[in-house]
Amino acid sequence: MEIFDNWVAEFVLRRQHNPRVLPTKLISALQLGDSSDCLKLKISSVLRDISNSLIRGAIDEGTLDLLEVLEKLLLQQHSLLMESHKSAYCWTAAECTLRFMWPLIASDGFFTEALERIWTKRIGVLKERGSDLVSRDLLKWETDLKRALEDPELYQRIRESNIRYTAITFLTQLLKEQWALLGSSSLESVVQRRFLKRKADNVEEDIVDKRGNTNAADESTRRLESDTIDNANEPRGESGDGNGNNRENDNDVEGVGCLVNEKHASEEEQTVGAQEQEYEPSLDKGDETAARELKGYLLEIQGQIDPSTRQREEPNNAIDHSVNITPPPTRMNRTGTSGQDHNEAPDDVNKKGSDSQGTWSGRVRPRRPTPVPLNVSPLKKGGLAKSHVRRPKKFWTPEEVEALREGVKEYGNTLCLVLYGKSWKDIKNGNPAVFAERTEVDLKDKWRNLVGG
DNA sequence: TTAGGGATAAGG
DNA sequence: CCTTATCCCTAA
Repeated sequence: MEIFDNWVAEFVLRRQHNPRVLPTKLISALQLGDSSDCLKLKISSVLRDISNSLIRGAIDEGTLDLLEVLEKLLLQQHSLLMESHKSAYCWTAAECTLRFMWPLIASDGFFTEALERIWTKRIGVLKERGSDLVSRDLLKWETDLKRALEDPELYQRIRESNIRYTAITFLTQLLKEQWALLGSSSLESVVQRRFLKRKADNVEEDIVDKRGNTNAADESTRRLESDTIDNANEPRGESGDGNGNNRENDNDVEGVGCLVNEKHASEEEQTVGAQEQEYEPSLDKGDETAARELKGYLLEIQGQIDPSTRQREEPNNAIDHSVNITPPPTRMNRTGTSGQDHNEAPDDVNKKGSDSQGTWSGRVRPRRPTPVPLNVSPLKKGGLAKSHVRRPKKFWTPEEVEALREGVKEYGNTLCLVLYGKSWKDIKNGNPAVFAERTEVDLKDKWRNLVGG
C-alpha cells in the first residue's frame, strides 16, 4: 500500500485545482522514506503550496519560506538552481518589503522592521550558508531598499512601483519549469504506458490507415517497452502527439483515465513537454492489477477530496501599484476576459449531491470552467487576450532618465545606439528598482526620443 | 529583441 | 492642425 500512497499523493499534488488539499498535511500523513521518489514528492508538495498561494494572490513571507525549502530540496537532489528561482526569490522578497511601505515616508517603524526581518535576518542566514539564492539582483535590491531609508525620493519611487507583477511572473515561470522537470506522475506513466501498449496492439491489426501519428505512438511504445527508461531529458519532439491521443482514446481504467483526462485538459501547460519523461518507482510486473486496484482506491479518495465544490479566487490584481494591505474594492482596469465574473457561488459546503451535477457516479465528472490565467499584466502583453486597455501614460522621471543614460553609457555607444552585446533588457535588469514599471521597449522608445530621432 | 511606424493624448 | 511624449504592434 505504501506505493499506492505515494502514487496517489503524488497525483493529487499535481492536480491543478485542489485548494482543499494541504500538501504539507498530506505529506506528513504519509510516512515517507528517503528515496528520491519521496524527494520528488516533497518537491511536488512545495510546488503545490506555492501554486496555491499564487492562486490566492498571496505573495508573502510564507512564499519566501517555500522558496527556501524548495532550494534545500533541490540541493538534496543535486539539482542546479534555476535563474527563475533566484529571480522569484528576489522579487518576492522585494514585494514582501513593499507591503510595509504604505506610509508616505520611510520613518515609520514598519518599513524598518521589514528591512530588518527580511533583508538583514532572513537573507543574512542565506548568505551565511552560501545559498545560491543570493543573486546579484538580490544584493542590488538590498542596497536600494536600505538606501531608500534615507532617500525619500527613492523610497517614493520604489513605493509606487509594481513589483508584484514581476514577482508573479517569475514565480509562475519557476513553477512551470519545476513541474516540467518532475515529468509525468507515476499514475500517468502507467496509464500512458498501457495506452500505448494497447494502441500498438491495435495498430498491428489494421496497419493501413494511419499516418505519422501511429509512427510516433509506435515508436514511443517501443521505447517504453524496452523498459530501460532513463530518458530524463528526452527531446520533446512529438510530445503533443502522445498527449492528444491519450486524451481522446483512453477509456480503460476509468477512474484513472478520467482523472488524467481532466488533468490534461486543465493543466496542459504545466505538463506539456514533460510527458516524455518517466520515472517509475517499482512497477514492472502486474501493473495491470495495480491499475485495477488503484481505480477503486482512487475513486474513494476522490470522494474525500471533494471534487465538486470549488472556489476560485481571482489572483490579486497584479495591477495594484501601492500594495494593498487592505485591497481597495475599486479596481478598474480589469482586462476583458479575466474574470471578476467567474465568481462561483461562494463555496457551498454541501459535498453531497444536490448539485446540478448531482452525485457524479464515478463516470461523469462535472465540468469546470476553463482555468483563469494566473496573472494579468499591464506591462506585458502575455497571458491574456489582448487587452485593448492601454496602460496609463506615465512621464519619465528625471531619475529614470538618468538611470537610462547610465545604462546606455555602461553598455553601449551613446551616439550610434549600438549596445555592445547587451540589450535594453539588460539595462532594465541592471536597475530593476528604477525600471520596475518600464519594459525594455519603453527604454528603447525613450532613448529614441531622447536622442531626438 | 529590436527598429520603426502608428495610435493616443495633451498642449500649443 | 502640429508637436511631443508615451505606449503599442509587428516585421525581420
